[in-house]
Amino acid sequence: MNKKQELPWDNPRFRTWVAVARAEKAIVRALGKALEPLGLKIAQLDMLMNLYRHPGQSQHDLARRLLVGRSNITMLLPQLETQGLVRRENDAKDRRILRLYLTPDGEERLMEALAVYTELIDRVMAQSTPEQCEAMGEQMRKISETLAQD
Amino acid sequence: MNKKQELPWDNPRFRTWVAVARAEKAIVRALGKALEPLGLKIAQLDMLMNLYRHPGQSQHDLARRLLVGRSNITMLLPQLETQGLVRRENDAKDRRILRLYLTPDGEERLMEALAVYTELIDRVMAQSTPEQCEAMGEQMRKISETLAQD
DNA sequence: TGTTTTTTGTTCATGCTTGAACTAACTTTG
DNA sequence: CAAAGTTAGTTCAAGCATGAACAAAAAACA
Repeated sequence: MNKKQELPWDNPRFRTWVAVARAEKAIVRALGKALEPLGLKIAQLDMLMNLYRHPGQSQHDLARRLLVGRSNITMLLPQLETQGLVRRENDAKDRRILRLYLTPDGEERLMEALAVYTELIDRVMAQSTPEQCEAMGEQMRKISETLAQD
Repeated sequence: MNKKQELPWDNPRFRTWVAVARAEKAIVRALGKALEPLGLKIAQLDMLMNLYRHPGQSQHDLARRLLVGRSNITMLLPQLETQGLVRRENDAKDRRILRLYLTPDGEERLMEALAVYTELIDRVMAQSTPEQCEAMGEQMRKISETLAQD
């Protein structure tokens, strides 16, 4: 056993993680700024994206997919509803469930935002080849899997 | 020009970004839980790490290194000070500046936390070879550089 | 020297996220 | 059918991060 443990800044994996965290933070910042003119926050865009792919899902499902608490959905939905981007509909069978749908306006706004989003991502990742990107994505998914077993 | 723009879920770079964001979130969650027994939050640990590597730096410098606002430092420092982990000292030349130092207790707690931290990072990245890790870190640093030019 | 300008740290109001407690509605089980 | 348990969504208080406005100190400049 070492008297002085190995310090993390000498650990390649740790240094990689620091780089990941910093890049993620930078992208989130840049994306937030880029979405401002569209009147959307990142969390709102995440919701719109999910509703586009899974129309009619419940708030509970949405929360699970976004990895946030259910109360978060409750707090954020009214913002999208008053902007007329999302519609809530009672389920016929189960009166507890509210099913969520994108309105035509919501879909339109989503497409505008996605153009901004992908432009940014393409730009910041332009230095990596598609193969490098793919490899990176694969490693990241492995990490998520490792942590999925709480 | 396409009638319907390319949707991001078909874009390899975008899918990679989603994987990065999800993995980052998962790690942050896991790390938060892992640090709980030590009585430290992630933001606090980040501060301790920075103070270990740059003793005597000002709050302004610390904020810049951590990529947070100066007010954030002001709000979080008292928690570390009352725990006796950090010491604030007036600068002799410039009376505006408060220089920050780790106390012996702070250093000890930092080492405990780093053990937990590196154990977690090593575990979740165990599936990737050192070469893959290094390549990923390099790509991430390029992204940060790209965005550093605000 | 005296007057701006800049810099450091703090305060404050705002917004986001969380988790616990709660209500209403559905399901299971006896 | 009734009681107990589970699930969906809401409310609320707390913690954290942010940016704007501010006070004090230092630097720049005339």
